Amino acid sequence: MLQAPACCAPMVREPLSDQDAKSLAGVFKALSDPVRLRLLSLIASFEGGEACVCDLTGPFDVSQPTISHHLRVLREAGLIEGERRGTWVYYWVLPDALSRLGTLLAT
Amino acid sequence: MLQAPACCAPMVREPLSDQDAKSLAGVFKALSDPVRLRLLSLIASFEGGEACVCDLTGPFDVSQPTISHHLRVLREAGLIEGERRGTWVYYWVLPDALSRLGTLLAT
DNA sequence: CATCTGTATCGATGACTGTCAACATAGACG
DNA sequence: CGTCTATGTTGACAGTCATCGATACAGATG
Repeated sequence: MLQAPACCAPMVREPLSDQDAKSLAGVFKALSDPVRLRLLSLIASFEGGEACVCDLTGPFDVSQPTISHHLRVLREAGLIEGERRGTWVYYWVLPDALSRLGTLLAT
Repeated sequence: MLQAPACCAPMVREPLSDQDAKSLAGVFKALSDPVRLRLLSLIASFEGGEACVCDLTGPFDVSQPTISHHLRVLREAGLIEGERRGTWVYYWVLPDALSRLGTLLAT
């Protein structure tokens, strides 16, 4: 369920299409939770730009399944990607997704 | 219930504080609905940068109370402002709020 | 004042979401 | 194979949200 590109031009320039609004809203919904925002920020701030789940469960007051759930939401929104390497699963941020949002919000 | 500034530095640089994450999540939640995104975009695209509610109810398939509700959410998130002028109520986008978000998402 | 139009609020309802405990799966290592 | 650790999935539950119809409020106009 990868989110659409949520395209290009600043949304204050011309009215968003219905489809763009819908896919964009999906991405913003993924960003609308404090835990997910901190996860995203934490992953991006890690050295090498990636972190394993074991690094991500400690800083939060929620259970490991909840972290796993939030990581899945971020992944399905196209904001992060992850893969298993041996014992651990690593996640990293997809910078293009963030910068596209930045462009869209630009005034 | 004006949202906090949701400050300054790109969130991929250093981990968000718990408080910043919470207030930021509130703003993104306001953006996480297709109708609200289109409202925001529509208001900003209007000539003069403002629109009265009567301009905003037509383009949507939802009732007038629902539009009113969404406008309130956007206003409480600090994304738009509005005032009554005689018969009609006009709303406009607060550009700083959007550009701050843009900065925060920058990579 | 009476009425009409534009906008906001209220109360209800169905859908969605964040969270957890319990369980399942995957790889490592003996 | 058996077991241990790391991570994901499932099912349930409480809280939140988008939406509507009904109603209230505000200003204009007769």
